[in-house]
This record gives sequence, C-alpha cells and structure tokens, in this order.
Amino acid sequence: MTEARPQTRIQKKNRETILDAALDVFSTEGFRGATLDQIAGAASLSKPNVLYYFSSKEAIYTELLSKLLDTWLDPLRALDAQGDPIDELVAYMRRKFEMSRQFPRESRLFANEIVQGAPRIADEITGPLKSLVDTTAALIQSWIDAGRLAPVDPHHLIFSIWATTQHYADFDVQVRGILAPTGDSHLDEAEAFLVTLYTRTLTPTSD
Amino acid sequence: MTEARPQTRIQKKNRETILDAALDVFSTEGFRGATLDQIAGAASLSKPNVLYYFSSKEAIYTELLSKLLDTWLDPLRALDAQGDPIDELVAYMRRKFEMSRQFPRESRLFANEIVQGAPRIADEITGPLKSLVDTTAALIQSWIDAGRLAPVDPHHLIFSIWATTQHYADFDVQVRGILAPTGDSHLDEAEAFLVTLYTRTLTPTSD
DNA sequence: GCGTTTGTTGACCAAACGGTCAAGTTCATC
DNA sequence: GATGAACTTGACCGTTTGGTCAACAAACGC
Repeated sequence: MTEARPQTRIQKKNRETILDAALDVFSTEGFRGATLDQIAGAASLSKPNVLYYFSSKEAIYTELLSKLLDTWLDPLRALDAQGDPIDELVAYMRRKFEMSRQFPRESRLFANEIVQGAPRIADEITGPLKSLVDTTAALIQSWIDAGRLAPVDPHHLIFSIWATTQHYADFDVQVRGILAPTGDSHLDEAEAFLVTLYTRTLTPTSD
Repeated sequence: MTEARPQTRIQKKNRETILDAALDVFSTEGFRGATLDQIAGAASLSKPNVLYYFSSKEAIYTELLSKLLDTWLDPLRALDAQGDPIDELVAYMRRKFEMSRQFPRESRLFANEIVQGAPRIADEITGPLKSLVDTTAALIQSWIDAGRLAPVDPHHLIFSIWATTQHYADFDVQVRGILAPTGDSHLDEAEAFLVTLYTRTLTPTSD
C-alpha cells in the first residue's frame, strides 16, 4: 500500500490524469471492454507512457477500485446510533444519493464490476462490506425493537436505499431518455421522492 | 423480422443453443468483453459454426436485445386501469420482481447495456419505452388526483420499482455476499419487504 | 554547466480477436 | 442408395490487443 518512492510532481500529475481518464473509459466499457489505447488517448499520453506509470491495465483498474471502495462506505459509517432513527436513515439515503450525483462514473464502475460477477472484489464484499452492513442492520433492528421505527427487514432496507439511489447514476441514460425534455431538475425531484418513500416506510404507526 | 426461409430442426435447435450460450457470456462480460470463442465454447460448437447461424457477433447481441425488450415491458402493459390502485402497483412490482427471479441473465444483459450508455437501444428508450412510461405515469397521477393513492411522483415511483426489483438480479453477487450464509430464502424476504415498502408509501392517509 | 535520474515515444512483438473459406460430413428426400 | 442441400470445421487472414524495449528528451541535483 505505502509507496516507498517519494512521488515527483510529474508522477503525481500524470498518475492522476491517467486514473481520471481510465475512470471515464472503464466506467463506460467495463474492464474487458476498455483498451489501453482508449485510456492513453483520453489522458493525452502515449500508451507506453501510461505503462510507465502503471505496470498494467489491470493495475490501473485495481487502483481505481480500491480507492473507490475506500470512500464508497463512508456514508454508511457516518450513521449515528445516538441520532433520531428516521432522520439518520433519511440522511444516509441523502448521502448515498449525493454520491450518485457527484460521482456517477465511480458508481457505474462499481456497477459494472458487480454486474459482471465482482471477480476482483468478492473478498471485499464478504469481508469488510458484509461486516459493516451486518453491524448497521443490527443497529436498525435495535431501533425497531425500541419502537422507534416501523418494522422492516434491515438488510433489505439497506439494499433498497442502495438500489434507488445508485439507479440515478447507473441508469442515467434511461432516466434521462424517459424524463426528457424535462429540465435538469429531475435529480432534485428524485431526492424528494425518495425522502417521501423512506419517511412513510419508516415512520412507526401509533397502533 | 420475418424469416423467409423455413427453419429446419437443426437450425432451430442450434440457434437457440447459441442464443442461450451468448446470453450467459454477454450478460457477464458485456458486448465488448465477450468473445466469439467464449460463446462457441459455451454452446459446444465451433466458432465458424456459430457464424454459420449468425452473421456476426453483433447480430447475436442485437437479436438477444430485441427479444429481451419485447418481453421486458410486459409487466408494465399488464397494469389495469380498472383495478385497485395499490393492488395494481404492488402486483406490478411483484411481476417485475418475478422477472428478476426467473430471468436474471436477461436483467444483467439489460443492465450492462444501459450502464454502458445504451449505444444500441437509445431509440427504444426515448421511443416506445418513454411512451409507455408516460402513459402509465398519467394513470398513476389520475389515481392520486382521485385520492386513491398517496401523492408521489409517478415517474420516480416507477423508477424506484425498477431499481429495487432489478437490484436482486443485477447485484446478485453483492446481495448473496452480504446475506450469506443465510439460506436461499432471501428473495422471498426481499419481496415481502418490497410489498411493505410500497404499501406504506402508496396508502393514502385519512387527513 | 554536467552528469544522472526521470520522463517519453516510435517501433515492435506475441497473443487474441472477429471473420472467411474451401473442403469435408451429415441429413432429408426421392 | 443416389443426389443435392444443409451442416461442420481446420486452417487461415487482417486487425487489434496488452505489453516491451531501446533510444531519445527533460528535469533535477550539484
């Protein structure tokens, strides 16, 4: 993980350029569909130059994925066990939605990887990801047991938050195609809808 | 569309075999990531033999996609304007969920195509798909106006049904990784959760 | 300035790719 | 069981792919 060599300015800049270009290409073509020539072209570098900074196509992809996984779970970690259950879960949904808004390429990269069987991150899923989700599910269950949330399956609640929020990044083309020529406010409308969806679902009934 | 030539038994069988094998490969690798050798191998045929039945790799993919689009919208078309609004929408969600259960490969094929920008079905999305969705959204809005549904954005309601149901096919690896080693009943639990989610969301409040 | 490290690339390579073809084999029909 | 159509495939072709390498250019430390 730790790079022994101290990075020069040029290294830092070019590595970033390459990663950004590679994110463009990988997120729209998948790993196998992407080519080094595409990446090099998008980065305005020659192919050998790209391979001077990364040992292989796979190395670029792996680095992108590991950086992504690192930040992908932050919204979940930010859940506060002390807060109001409904506020916390709606806020979590909003953070996930914000990630779809700001990092759609990263979301699509992740989607591509999972849809294609997650060959490179299976361990991350059954390991750290599962642990974090299980912990959070237990917290949600404790809120339900305390009568502060309407009863729902915690795991599937989390899945549904993932699905509904990431949908707007991953299926962006479809959403745009159907909503056009509506203005670009559709993401705001989507967020409002999702707030309603989860508020109604989670609010306990009095009886 | 109409095949002038009367298909022989062998043609019918082999074309089906190839399409089934290609569905396996395309749905997990995407169009560019899949190779004719993989498809031929999965179909237990030689590569030239595959190309005897389909003129190109693209022809196989196109045929799969068009067959898929044909059936993909059936659940939406089955919405009955005369039925009870909540029952109809929950039933629609159930039909979509059933498609994820029975045709996960088709769902992933579609997901791959959309995530990668829908280069081959953009027209289908802005045309027939948009029309059908707009019509359905208008129906839902009329139910809301009549006070028979809680107010929600109809388009985003439809999107959320797509997202939540397809998630269990497209992100199957992730769902399994997190729910393991739970038994294989997780799809039943998911469906029950989704029934709850949409029933609570759509039921009008008395005030 | 000057040598050394760092950065850059055209030319190249072996493998894999989509697709072709000629030559053979199997099948249906009479 | 002969004949033509339908089916099958090993060998092959041109291109693209990920990756290498030697030779050159820029930047850095002194």
